[in-house]
Amino acid sequence: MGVVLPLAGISPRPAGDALTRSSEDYLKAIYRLSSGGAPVSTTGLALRLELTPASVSGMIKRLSEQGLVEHAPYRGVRLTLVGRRIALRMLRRHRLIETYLVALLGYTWDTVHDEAERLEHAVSDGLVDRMAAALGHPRFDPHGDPIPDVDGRITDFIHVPLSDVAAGDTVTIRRADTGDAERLRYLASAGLVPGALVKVVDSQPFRGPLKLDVGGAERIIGHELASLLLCSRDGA
Amino acid sequence: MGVVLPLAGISPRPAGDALTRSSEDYLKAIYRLSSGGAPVSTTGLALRLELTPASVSGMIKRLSEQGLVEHAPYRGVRLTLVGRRIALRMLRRHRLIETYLVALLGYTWDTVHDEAERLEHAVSDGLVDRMAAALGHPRFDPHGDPIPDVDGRITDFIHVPLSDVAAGDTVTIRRADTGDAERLRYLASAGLVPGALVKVVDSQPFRGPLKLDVGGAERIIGHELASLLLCSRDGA
DNA sequence: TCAGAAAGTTATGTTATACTAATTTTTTGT
DNA sequence: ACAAAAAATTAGTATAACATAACTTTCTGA
Repeated sequence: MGVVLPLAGISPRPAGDALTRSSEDYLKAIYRLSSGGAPVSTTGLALRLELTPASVSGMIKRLSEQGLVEHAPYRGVRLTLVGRRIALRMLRRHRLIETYLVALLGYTWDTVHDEAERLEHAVSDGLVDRMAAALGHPRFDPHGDPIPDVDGRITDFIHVPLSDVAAGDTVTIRRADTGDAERLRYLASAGLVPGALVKVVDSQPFRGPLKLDVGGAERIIGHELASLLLCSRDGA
Repeated sequence: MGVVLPLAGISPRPAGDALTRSSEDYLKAIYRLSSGGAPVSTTGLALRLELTPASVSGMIKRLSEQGLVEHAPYRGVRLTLVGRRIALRMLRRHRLIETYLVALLGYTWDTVHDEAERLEHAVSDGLVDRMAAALGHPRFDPHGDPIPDVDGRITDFIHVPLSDVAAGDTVTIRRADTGDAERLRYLASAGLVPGALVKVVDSQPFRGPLKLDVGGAERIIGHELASLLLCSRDGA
C-alpha cells in the first residue's frame, strides 16, 4: 500500500471554540424570536425548532455555560453580545445564500429555505463574502428580509403585518416572514411578493379573512397568511 | 406571543435512511483507497480520516450492519453496490463543488478542498445538478480528477505517477492527487498543473528526487510530490 | 516454525444532543 | 387566594461517534 496522506478531519465535536450546528440553530432561532430584546420562552424555542421543551432546557444550559445566552430559570433566555454576533452571522449567511441561489442558480423563493438551512452551517466566512461580492452586496434577500453586513449591522425597518392594516389603506409588501414553501408558493401565485402594492378592501375581526386589491385583482386571504406579510405605508 | 411556525428541523441523527456526515466521509475514503476493488485496511482508513483504528473498527461495524460495506474481520472492507453508489455521489459533489468555486467564485485550486469537504455534506442533489449545468457539465475538476456523472459513471484513465516515469520520457500531467493546500500551491508555482508537458531529465532511485524540464525551466522535486502527479504519455 | 511486530478488534468511557417521564415553578381563572 | 393548567426543569435513557487501553489475530523474518 502506498503512502496515505491524511485528509481534512471530520469532527462531530467541533474543535476548539467552534460551534455545533445545533448551537448555531438555537442562537439564530433565539434572535428571530426575540423582537426588541425580549426574553424568549423555552416553549417558543421548542416549537420553532421542533424539539421538546426538555431538550431545549438542556441546550440552553449548555449555551449559558458557554456565555452565548443569559438564562434566568423559568424566565426565558436572551442572547449575550457574543451570542447575538453569532446569530447575526448565521442570519447573514442564510439570507445571502438564499439570495445567491435565487439570483445565480435559478431557484425560486419558495424552494431556497431548506437548502440555505443546511448550507449556512457549511460555508466559510470567505465563501459568504465572495457570494456577497458576486451579488453586489445586496441588502435584502428574496423574501425582503434585510441581510446583516459583515459587522452584524442590520437595517431593519418597522413594518406592519398586513393583518393589522386598516380597511381602506394601501400598503407596499416588504417581507414575507416564513420559510414555508407551500405558503410562499401560494403568496407568489396571488401576487403577494415584496414590492407589491396592496389595498386592504375589507378586514374581518377575530382573525378573520382580508379582502385585498392586488394590482387590480381581488384576493381573499386568511389572517394567518396576512400576519406573515410585513408592509410599509410609505408608497412604492 | 404570536404564532410560532416550526422551521425545518435540526437532526443530529439524520431522519430515516439518510446518512451521517461521518458515514459519507468513510464511504468516500474507502472508495478512494480501494483501487481496483481491493479491500481497504482499517489502518489505512484510520490514517486517511485521522482517526484511531479502534474508532474505524466501530464505524465499519455500523456501516456493515447498514449494508454499505462488506467486512471480513481482520481482512479489510470493501464497498457494496449501495455503498459505492453513495461514495460516487459524494465524489461527484466534492469535485463539482471544487470546480464551481474555482470557475465562478474566484477560488484557486489549492484553497477549494476544505470548503468542498464541508459543503459536500450540505448540498442537495438538485443544487449539485444546477451547479453542474451552470458549469456546462464538466468532466474534470481543477485537479484533473474525473467527475462522476449523475448515474455514478466515471471515466477514469490509467495514469502513471510522475515518480514512475523513466528518465528521458516526456509526459503530460493530468491530475494532482492531493487536497493539501501547501503542496498544491508549490506545485502550481513550479508550473506542475494538469495539462503541463514535462520531461523527466533524471530520476534518482530509492525514492530520490527527480530533475524535470517544465516548459524549458529546470525543476527538482522530491519523490513524494512526484508520486502525487499522475501523468499520461500520449502527448498534449 | 515460531516469536515478536503489526494490524485489528473488543471493552469501556466521554460528549453532544435528543427523547420520555416525573417534578417544580409560574400563571390563570374563578 | 388558591386550585388547576401551563410552562419549565430535572432525572434518567438512548444513540452516534469519537477516544484509550487491553486483548486477539495475522504477518514476517531469522
